[in-house]
Formats: sequence, structure tokens, C-alpha cells
Amino acid sequence: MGAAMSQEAGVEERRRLRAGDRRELIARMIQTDGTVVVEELARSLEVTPSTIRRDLALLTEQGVIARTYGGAMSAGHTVEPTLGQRSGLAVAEKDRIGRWAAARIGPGDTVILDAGTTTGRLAHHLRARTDLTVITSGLTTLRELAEADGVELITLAGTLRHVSQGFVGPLAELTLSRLTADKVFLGADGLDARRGICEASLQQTSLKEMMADRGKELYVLADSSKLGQSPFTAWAPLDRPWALVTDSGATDDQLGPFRALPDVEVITV
Amino acid sequence: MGAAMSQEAGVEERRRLRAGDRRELIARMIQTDGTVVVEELARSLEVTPSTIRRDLALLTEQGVIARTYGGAMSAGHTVEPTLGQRSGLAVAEKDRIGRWAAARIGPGDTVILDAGTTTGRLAHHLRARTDLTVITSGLTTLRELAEADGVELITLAGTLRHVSQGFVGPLAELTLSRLTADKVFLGADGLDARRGICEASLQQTSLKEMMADRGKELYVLADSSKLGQSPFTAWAPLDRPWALVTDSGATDDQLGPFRALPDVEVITV
DNA sequence: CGCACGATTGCACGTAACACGCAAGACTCT
DNA sequence: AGAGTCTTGCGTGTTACGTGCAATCGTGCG
Repeated sequence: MGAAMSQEAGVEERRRLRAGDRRELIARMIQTDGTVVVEELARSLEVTPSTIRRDLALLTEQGVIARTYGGAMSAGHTVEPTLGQRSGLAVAEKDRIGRWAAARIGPGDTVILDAGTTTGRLAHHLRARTDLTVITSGLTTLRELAEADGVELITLAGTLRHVSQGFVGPLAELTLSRLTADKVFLGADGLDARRGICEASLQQTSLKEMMADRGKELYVLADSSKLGQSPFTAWAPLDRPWALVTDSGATDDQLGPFRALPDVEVITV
Repeated sequence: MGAAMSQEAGVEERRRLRAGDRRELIARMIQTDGTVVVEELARSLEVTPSTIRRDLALLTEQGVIARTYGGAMSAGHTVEPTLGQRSGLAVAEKDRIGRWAAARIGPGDTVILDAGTTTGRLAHHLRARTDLTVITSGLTTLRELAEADGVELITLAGTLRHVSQGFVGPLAELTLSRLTADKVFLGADGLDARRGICEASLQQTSLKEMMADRGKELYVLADSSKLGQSPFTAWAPLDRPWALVTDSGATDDQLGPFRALPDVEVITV
């Protein structure tokens, strides 16, 4: 009988949760699984279905979940656009940069696309293309081109950096060592004329450095907010000719050092 | 309400929609309003609640909506990103299978996840996990776990098969050759007790075969509609002990051949 | 043109889940 | 320790659900 209100029911009888904890747990389970079943909850939490129903009614009242027949499901699933919010900065600029870069890519080209939101915009403008091969380490670009049947899409392997939504590490470099491309498009967290590309980790800079070496032409896509910035301590030097693509909001102070370099072409869009 | 095809505003007798149109309309109403009520639908569409229930059951099966007590609501949590409507079939079964598999995965485990919608559901149930390493060749699983900070996520390289949203090819196998795991979870387009896993291309079967060899435990996740089917001509044999995880809708006829195999464990959920 | 077949619908029935009230145990606060 | 509050389990009546069955509609084929 589940009627036993006493804890002595058995040695392994783990302490029954209090009501609030139980509801919080239920809410979390629903957020995780998306769906729960009354009977299962009752069994696993060792209370009667009635109690579970009451809990679910309460949580529904709070708008946390939604009841279904025999269970409940996540209600506020509109909370998940976490990816879009921080990329929200300078979208228009990034998009212009991406579009310009896409125009640079011609039929039959093979290109390497770095991870990042700007290269993501670039990928967006490649969706309708055909006769094109894209090699990428970025989940954003992957998303953009996942349904683009006309594009041959090759991903690098690697460990996902959740913050930057890109693959890095030895496996990424291993696979990259098997590939080359016509054009390489890199993003940057920070860009310095003398030092190169600045990123949060050496894994990223190491991969970018290797990417830069694997194509005939090299483009660095960076909106003007990145120019002259060095928010982190890991650097990827750029010791071959390359092109800086930035937005027209860049000041002369920002662009000056880059224009002074002999092997760098500066493009503002 | 685009329902009224006749402007003559007849007595009240507006032409009754055909079944398909009605279901489409219901789906649209749910997408728009977020929530509908069986009784109201029955009244406004001039059919009985039974018919509405049947429609809702069908739409639920397709993953378009979710039933609630007395009505239905929008279900698009994970469905929204792609137009992946064909994954809609047997969502409930796939989800149960995925959940069961997720429960099999413990702290500290390293697992290999094949591409596919079922493994995608498995990945979904791993989102809140920590102390877990996931190796995958599937874009769906990648999407599910992209924001899961607690999960170490490693992707295989390779060329994207747009139809199956998975990576295949020499690069996938190259990277896989550098990795092993505790548990391997494979999906299948078709499954035959004697021949193994059936897929549309040799690239896929080749990779699956290699995956199967790279883990200590092997699980094949396949809802009952896949059992005994051989829709394609490329096969990946399963010549080591493995476990079949399918849904309880599988018939004894379907399960018999698998139960007869000495090294196969059959699990229905 | 008529017939036969499949799809769809309404109805009826049994089943499952739900809401509510009540009483007893558990917790908290003074 | 005692009183009050919260919580829980159970019982009852209600509602919604799902399915089988027969009638109807629509469609394609001979």
C-alpha cells in the first residue's frame, strides 16, 4: 500500500521530498524532457497521482508548464532563442559584410568558413547557390546551409566550444590538414594590425592560423567594433597577404594601421 | 475563417470541408492561436468531437501539435528549426526510445550518437546532463546539444548528406578512427535480423559499421515501423552483441527473428 | 452509367484521466 | 507541547478519450 505515511517503510526508502522541492523537480524534468507522464511521476516520486495532478495544476497556474492528457509538457518553449540575442549586435553591419563576401565567391569555388556570427551571415547568403563547396567549423554556418541542397557542405571535426558555437581542437586540425580551399573567410573577436586576430582561447587561434594557411585567398571579416580591440590574450598572427572586410562605420583611426600594412587590402562595405 | 467557399451566405449551410483541408485548417489555427478546444472546433467546423479528436490524434502523430486535456496546443519546440516534416512520423515512439536510451547513459560516459531523428530525441534528453561526452555525426543531435554547456560535444567531420542531416565520408571515418566510446547508439532506415541495418547509401552503412566497432556496448534504436523493412540496398552487418530498442507497437512477428538471435537483446518501451 | 471500394463520419460504449471534498498525518511557529 | 496550517491519500462523480461498428460520401474503374 502506498498509504504508508511513515518513513520506516524500508531501509532504502529515500527521504521523501517536500512539496516545494518536488514541484521544482517536476518543473525541471519537464524543461529537460519536454514531456512527462503523471503515472510515471507518481511512481518515481513515490506519491499518488492525485498529488502529482495537484502539482501540475499549480505549475500550470504559474504558466511554467501545460497540461496534456495524462501528463504535462513544457509551455514556455519560446524562451529558447538564446542563440540570437548576443549576435544581435551590429547585425546590419555583419550582414553587409557577409553579403559582400558572398559576392566574392564564384561558381566552382571551395571556401573555408570560420565559426562566428559574421561568417554565419555569409553562409546565409550562400543558401541558394549551386556548384559550391563549403568547409566550415561553425555550427551557425552549418545551420544556415543544412538545407541548402546545392551546396556541398563539409564540416571539420572537433570539440564544440559552446560559447562560440564552433569546433576546435586536434580533430579539427587533423581534418583541416586533409583539405585546402580557394578562399578562406575568418571571423575575429578582436583584430590588431600588428598582432593579428585575437580570441578567447589558443585552440581557436591555432585553428584560425591553420585555416589561413589552407587557402589561396584570405579574408578577415570583422565589423568595426572589433578593430583595434584585444579583449583576450590568444593571438593568431596573419603573416601572409590578406583582406580586411569591415563596415563603413570604421573610423580612419581604426583603419589607418591596417592601411599602413603592405600586404593588407582594406574593404569597407 | 477561409472556410466559407460560398459568398451567398446560404441559410447557414456552408460547404463542409474535406478531411485534409480541415486538418490543415486546424493545424493553422493552432499555430496561430497557440491553443484550441475540441468542443469549439467541433462546433465551428460542424463535425462531431469524435472527428476532431481523430484529426488531433493524426496531427499529434505527425508531431505538428500536442494534445491537451480537452484540446490541443502548438508543439513546435524542436520542430521549428527545419522543415523536417518527415521526421514527424512516430514522434511519440521515437521519444520514448530516446528517453529510455538516455537513462542508460550514466555519469562519466562517453557515447557515440549516430545521425537521425531518433538519436536526436536521445540527445534531447541529454541536454541537462553534466559529466558526459557525446560524439556525433548528426546535425540534429548537434542542434540539440549546442547549448548544453554540461556536455562535452565532439563532432565527426565529413560531408553533409542533406536528406539525412548527417556527416559521412572519408573524413568522418578518419576522425572516428581516433575515438572510442563506452556506448554506441545507432539509428536505422531499415532493420533486418539477418542482414543488419539498411540505409540509402554505402557511405552511411560504412560509417555505422565502423561506429558499431568503436564502443563497448552497442544499441540500435529503431521504432517498430523500421523492423523487417529494407527500403534500400546498402547494409551494415551487426556481427557483435547488440541491443535492439524499439517501441511496444512492434508485433511478435517483427520481434521474433531478433529474439531468435543469440547475441541480441530486445527491449521494447 | 453503374458498381464497388476506400475514406470519412457519427454514434455508442467501455476506459482512463480529471476535479473536488474530506479526513488524517506532517510540519511549523510560538 | 499544542494549535494552526499545509499536505497528502482516498473516494466519488464528471469529463474526455479511444475504438469498434455501421451508414454515408466520394472516387475510380469497368
